[in-house]
Amino acid sequence: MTTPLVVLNGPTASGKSSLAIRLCERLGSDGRPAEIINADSMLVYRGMDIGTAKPTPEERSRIRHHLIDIADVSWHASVADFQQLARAAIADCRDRGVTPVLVGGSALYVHAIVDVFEFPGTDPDVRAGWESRLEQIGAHGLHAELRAVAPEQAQQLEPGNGRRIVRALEIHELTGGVTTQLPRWQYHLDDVHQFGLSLDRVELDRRIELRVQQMWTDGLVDEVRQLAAHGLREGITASRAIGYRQVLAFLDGTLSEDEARRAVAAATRRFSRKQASWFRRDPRIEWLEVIDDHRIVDRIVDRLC
RNA sequence: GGCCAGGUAGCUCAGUUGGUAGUAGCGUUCGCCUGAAAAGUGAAAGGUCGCCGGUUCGAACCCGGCCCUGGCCA
Repeated sequence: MTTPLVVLNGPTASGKSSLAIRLCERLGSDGRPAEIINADSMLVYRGMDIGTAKPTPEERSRIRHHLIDIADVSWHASVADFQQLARAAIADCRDRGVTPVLVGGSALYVHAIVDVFEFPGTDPDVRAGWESRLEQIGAHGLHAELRAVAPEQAQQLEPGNGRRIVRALEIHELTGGVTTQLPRWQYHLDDVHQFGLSLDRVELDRRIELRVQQMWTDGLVDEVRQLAAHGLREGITASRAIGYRQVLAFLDGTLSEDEARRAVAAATRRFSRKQASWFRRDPRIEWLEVIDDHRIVDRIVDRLC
């Protein structure tokens, strides 16, 4: 008798985290509350607290959270690693009769965890080779090279998209094959129930603005300064996180503090649009309008029974 | 009140010896993307060129008047 897997998605600042905690408290059985599996790419990094709006220690003492604070900022997170870790955490919950609640805004991560989704492998040297090639000849040149060995693959990728072209060439060199297309919606895990939080854009933008200001008063700049002393700049993923990238630019003198703050808000807004466009492609998500958290929790609990 | 600069896309601006505007940047919208995904990438929409009149075959551009903004002088 396995427990259901509840998935809770939605854009930043939609209130996923706090709602998830209430939900876990309601979903408990035999005195064991449900547990949260993080599906946000940046929450894995230790020390990145303010800028990621990480659940507080108090919240984390109420409900157990998996996959938060598991890595140093210098670690290069990747979807494939995350898929394994998250699936293991879900299995662990289920073995103990606990309901796992997968919460996050990284749609690709969720997709990779929940669905049939296989990665062809990677090799740092091969990758590095193509990356330096990219620097030499540029994305369009590299696209032409891809076209020569794998025309159908090249057609799928925009010629300016250097990053994806590098990856395609890496896979081709390693396997002789090509990247498969993004898989269809086909569950790899059992008994999955997906929910999404939806929110009026004007309201979402307002929340984002408030959240960014709050981050500043909470000391985001100091947080970034400290992390910079511990290798944040070398963390290829972590240094690109919204909030951190812009504050680093401020610390380097590229932006004024005010410019940095506004850039963070703008980037967050853009990001929320992107999240929405990812999630709305998934037809299995049941959307719940954010009006009253209690009602949403009730609704989800109803659905599971 | 006088002088100067300026009023062109939501914002910042480019523009042509006059031929009904720009591959512009940012923003917006919509896509694409399997080991960086809070990343990377593509496309589209959007303008009575401050207002009124004049010159001209033709005015965003030249002329006159008016309105508005900023600066300097009084």
